[in-house]
Amino acid sequence: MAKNLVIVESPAKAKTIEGFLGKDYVVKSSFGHVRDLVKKGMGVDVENDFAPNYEVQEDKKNVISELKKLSKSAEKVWLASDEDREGEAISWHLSEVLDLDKKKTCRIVFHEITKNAILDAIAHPRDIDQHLVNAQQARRVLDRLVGFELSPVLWRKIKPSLSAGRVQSVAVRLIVDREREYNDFRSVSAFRVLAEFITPRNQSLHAELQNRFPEFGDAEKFLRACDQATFNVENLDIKPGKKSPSAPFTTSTLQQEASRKLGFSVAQTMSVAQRLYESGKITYMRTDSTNLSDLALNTAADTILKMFGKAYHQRRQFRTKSKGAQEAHEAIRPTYLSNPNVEGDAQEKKLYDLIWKRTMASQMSEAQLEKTTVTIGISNSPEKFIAKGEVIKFDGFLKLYIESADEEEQDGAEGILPMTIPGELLNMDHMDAIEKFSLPPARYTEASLVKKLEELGIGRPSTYAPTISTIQNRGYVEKGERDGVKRALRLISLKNHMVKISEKHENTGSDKGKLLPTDIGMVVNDFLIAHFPGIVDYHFTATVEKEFDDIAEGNLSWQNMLKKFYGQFHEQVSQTIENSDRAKTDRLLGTDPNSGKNVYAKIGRFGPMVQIGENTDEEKPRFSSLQAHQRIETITLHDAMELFKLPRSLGSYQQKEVTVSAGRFGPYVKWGDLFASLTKEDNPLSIGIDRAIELIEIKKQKDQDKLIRVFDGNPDVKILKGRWGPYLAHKKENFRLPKDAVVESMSLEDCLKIIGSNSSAKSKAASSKPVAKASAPKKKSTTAKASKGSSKSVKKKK
DNA sequence: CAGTGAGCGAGCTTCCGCTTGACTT
Repeated sequence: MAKNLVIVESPAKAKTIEGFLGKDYVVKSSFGHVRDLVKKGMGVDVENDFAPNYEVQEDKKNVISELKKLSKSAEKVWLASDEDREGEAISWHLSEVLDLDKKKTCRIVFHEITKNAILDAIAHPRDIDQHLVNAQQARRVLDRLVGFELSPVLWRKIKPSLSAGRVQSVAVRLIVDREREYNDFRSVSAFRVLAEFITPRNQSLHAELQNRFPEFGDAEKFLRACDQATFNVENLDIKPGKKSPSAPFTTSTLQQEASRKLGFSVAQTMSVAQRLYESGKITYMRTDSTNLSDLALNTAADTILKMFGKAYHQRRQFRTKSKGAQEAHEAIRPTYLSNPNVEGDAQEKKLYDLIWKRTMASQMSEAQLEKTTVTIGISNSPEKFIAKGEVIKFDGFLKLYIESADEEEQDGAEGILPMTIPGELLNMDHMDAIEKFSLPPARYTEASLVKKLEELGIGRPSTYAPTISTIQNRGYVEKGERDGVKRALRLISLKNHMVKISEKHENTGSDKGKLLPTDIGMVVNDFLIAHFPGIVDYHFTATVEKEFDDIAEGNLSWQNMLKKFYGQFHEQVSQTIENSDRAKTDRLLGTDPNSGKNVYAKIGRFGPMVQIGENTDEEKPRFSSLQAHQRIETITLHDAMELFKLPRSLGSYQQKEVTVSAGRFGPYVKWGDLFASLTKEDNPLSIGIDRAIELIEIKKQKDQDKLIRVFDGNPDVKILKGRWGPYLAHKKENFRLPKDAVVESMSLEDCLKIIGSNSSAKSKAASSKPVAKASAPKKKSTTAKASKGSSKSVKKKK
């Protein structure tokens, strides 16, 4: 039996460390937190100094029983969870749950996983820092109080199953606020003038006029005047410049760059990084630190020297800028910096390449630049043309890595300029004035939202990706799917003494992949702002973090901190439940020109819809649901009236009528009893019969492909092909087939037997509560399934 | 999968952070 038990948070880390320590040590993982507030109910005794009611999480029971066994027989237990608030709490919970003897328990920490660091940590053990633990308890309890008191208010005043929390509600607010800025934005246009000049040495020089003309007429007048003008080099300015590399990756910056450069979603980046971490290729991927270990700095230096030479190396240590960073880990970097690439699938290779280059570049020298600006004067006008060039004198880190920016506004300087001499004349080859529209504020992408959250100190490396899923799963936010529309640009060109006016087109307003608030997202957001402004304030987290720090330093008791917060918060909750009306979602759009009745946009039982007439009218109001991209806040009366043109009859196909309509799951065509969904590209208001028939035929084929077997005796029993292989369908219920079933040889009786023994109506009657399924181990109760599914993705709307 | 347009009833929903697998109708 091992003398020493070391407990860390992650199994991959445990494996590595075990290699460093001798056979006297066994290293195990706790798999993160092992104990949490009880799942059911508040789990906090508010009356009794906020006493938390903890329980071992269901999925950690096995872990705990193994650790218990090992710790009882070990001479010494080393708690080696991360050195931050959450890590300290994990150690404390472990010591409580495992009932560790204080005398044989040590708390150790290390920031890098190297043999020296581990041995050093073991040589300097300490006790658990109770202040830090208390800061975590305050954090945990506060989040529970906020989440579990606020959400029920939403159930009562808006609709059931909604949620609110310190992090998610602010994330939604950011997106709602930005969407409104976007909608309020009024684009203006101005004409930018671009010209190509020819130098006396017959080289071409591209330049842009410093000013832009808001008016078409002024632009045209200017071009006509330029036809008569001469141009000269008024000034030539050459300045040295430099560029420095960015810091190595943290979780947030990795997510941003992988999104920009590789097109990865935030969740995708994390899962690929996890695989690289587990196979030992990179360091831990959930970190807010930009630090590199000495070992890493040294190997980087060696590798750069070998690959590029001494001039390219510059040792650097970066300071972390992000708010509330806890720095329990290193930056994300390759484990072995001498490996420029690794084995793995395409995604792993690409992400590794990005991490390797970024890390290496961070240890390389600055790039030296030469920036050139040529000012060109016009004989008959005070306006100036400017040509900008940039030459790289020494590439430095740029040899490896260029960080990309969010907005690709490339007005910047580029390339080398031809030689010019101050005072000399230039020939104008041609000149264009192009209309340019100002851009609305950019909507958030997954990655830019993460960036913003990090700036505000909201959320942690381990929660960025889950937060983005949560706000989408709750239906507060959706990803845009629409291509933009074409917009005409006016263009005036001058060449060979001729002025020509023409039109160009650009694409604008695409929301593909952008985060857009839904109607319910906006309603919930406005409700929270109206009644709980403090909680959804952008700086709420930063403020409470300061107090958590005070607790961690022992200057504030965690119960007092909560008392102060909760008194006021709870009062607001009671007030709101008591006094506020249900959130109103109705918006009056105008009157229906046909009936003279009011037209409303509102959230109905099945989502956003428009309605003609009042609910109280004797004649039932007419309803129609909004299209996916339409919003209550912005839909016009005209667009609403268009929706009432559904259902539309398109004619008939094979003697059956074809109609198009919009249902709960989007627009569809109906033909007999067949329903076929429209694709994103189809518009139900304009779709024609030919396209409808195409969709019907596709759907017919699909249904046929799905059907594997039917039985003569009973048309209700079908074997269908699903995502996970064949399954049995009977009326509205589905059943899984036994593992060893051979579909071809099954009889109707076999199928009926499965249906009979698994039918939900029957099992429900037999046991209203999920009783232990001792009789049939294969059988899964529907309740067990539902709870499993909901923990992963809550998509159920029934 | 399903294609609709509500108010007598019974219990449920929900938070944030720390970690990996399990295994889907």
